Amino acid sequence: MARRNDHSRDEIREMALAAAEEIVASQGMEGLSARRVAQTIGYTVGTLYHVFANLDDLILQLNGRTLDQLHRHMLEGVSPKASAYTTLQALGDRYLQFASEETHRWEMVFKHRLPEDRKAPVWLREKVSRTFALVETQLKSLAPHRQAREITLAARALWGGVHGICILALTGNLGIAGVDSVAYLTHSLMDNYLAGFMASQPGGPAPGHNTTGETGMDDANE
Amino acid sequence: MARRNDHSRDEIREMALAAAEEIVASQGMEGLSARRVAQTIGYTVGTLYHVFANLDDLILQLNGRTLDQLHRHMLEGVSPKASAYTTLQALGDRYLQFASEETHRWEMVFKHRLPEDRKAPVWLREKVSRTFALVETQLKSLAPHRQAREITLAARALWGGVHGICILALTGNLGIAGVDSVAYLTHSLMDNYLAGFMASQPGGPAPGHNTTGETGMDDANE
DNA sequence: CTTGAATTATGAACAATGTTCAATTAATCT
DNA sequence: AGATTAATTGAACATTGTTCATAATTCAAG
Repeated sequence: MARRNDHSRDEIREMALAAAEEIVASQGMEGLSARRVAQTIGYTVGTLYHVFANLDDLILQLNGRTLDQLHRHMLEGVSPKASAYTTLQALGDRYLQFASEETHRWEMVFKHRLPEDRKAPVWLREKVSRTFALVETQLKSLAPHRQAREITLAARALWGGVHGICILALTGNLGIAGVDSVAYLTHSLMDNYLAGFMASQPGGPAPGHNTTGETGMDDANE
Repeated sequence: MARRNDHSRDEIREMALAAAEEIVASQGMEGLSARRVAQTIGYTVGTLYHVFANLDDLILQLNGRTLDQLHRHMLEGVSPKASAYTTLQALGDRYLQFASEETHRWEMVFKHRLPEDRKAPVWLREKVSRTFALVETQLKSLAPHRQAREITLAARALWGGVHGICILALTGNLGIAGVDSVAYLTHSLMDNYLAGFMASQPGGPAPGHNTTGETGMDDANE
């Protein structure tokens, strides 16, 4: 059978992504398989590979969607009326909330790796840095006299920290259960970090950094 | 062929773990397969399953080894002569160093998930909390008047933070490359956090927490 | 309305995965 | 030596991602 014309290519694409989204959300990325997605949308594997290059491609698209939702969700925590400090805390809370409510999909964003050589596409990285940008903006209005580079690095340190607490809590490696306790940890981290950040002298030494993000930390010494 | 008696069960176990260690170190956990390990040590899959319950079992053992090495590596950063503050920074540096040198194996510790219901064995969790304990000890001597619970939580917040920066840097999601820049971020996090931690009033509100670590954050609302 | 070309869906095929287990072989015991 | 016990094998099964010749269907032209 062919040319059913039940759905356009874009429609099939959309259906597949929606199906995969649902599968990952309920069973984690281990439950995701090409045949399962195909069967869910009423097509066969072949069709799926007609619309996506491969499973990695599909997963990248899915992660893009997740990052979009995360970004929207965090944007709702930004109010022009609130202080930068309050907003930063709200951003942390919303990140944690998303991670704990959409655990499986959020997890996949940071767990998925492409095969060795291939690197994540630019549009995906930009969706990640968009989130950092939210934090940067607030940090900037919190400490206007800091250099741009300091703000950038501070945002990464702070957000990496919140992310780490979420990851460890999620995997049960924090030895702590319950969103409340985890929220306390992120609050503690942000409170103390921001206190130190605002108290310390601006203009401290910051190493040169490249933003290409090509090699990660692979250039480690030996 | 059978009963070759070339190696005892324990020897085979050791050989398999060493082989798997090498495979993961060089190719990441995606390159790990039962047949490859078996072939490397000169046996067949069947023998492997006679010695390990399954691949997850083998991986858990491997992760245990990695955590042991990590712990040893961090212990070398603890000197009774150094101040608590210096020691904490050294611990952070050594964690980052291990993560960047033994990236694949370190990554597997936090990436591997058992199938849904099964939870990580206690002995593994203890190897993780041992690492937290190192930080706790230093934090305690840094802020002697803090309650034990506060120290525990602060250690987790701080260490989760360092871990998060490492993870994001590793996966290229920080938009920053090079160990030096990452080291700057962890320093920044620790400096500012500790400054805030030591300046703030002791005895602040801390929520009740359970240390069973059963459910992670799965009890999220909805 | 028929015919031919273009397109699209199929599902069989392939290699590799984790896992099981009857059969085989070698060491040990009686 | 013969029997028992234990270790090792490798074929088998289900499932995975991926490919591609084939079949089915639509569309356009005659």
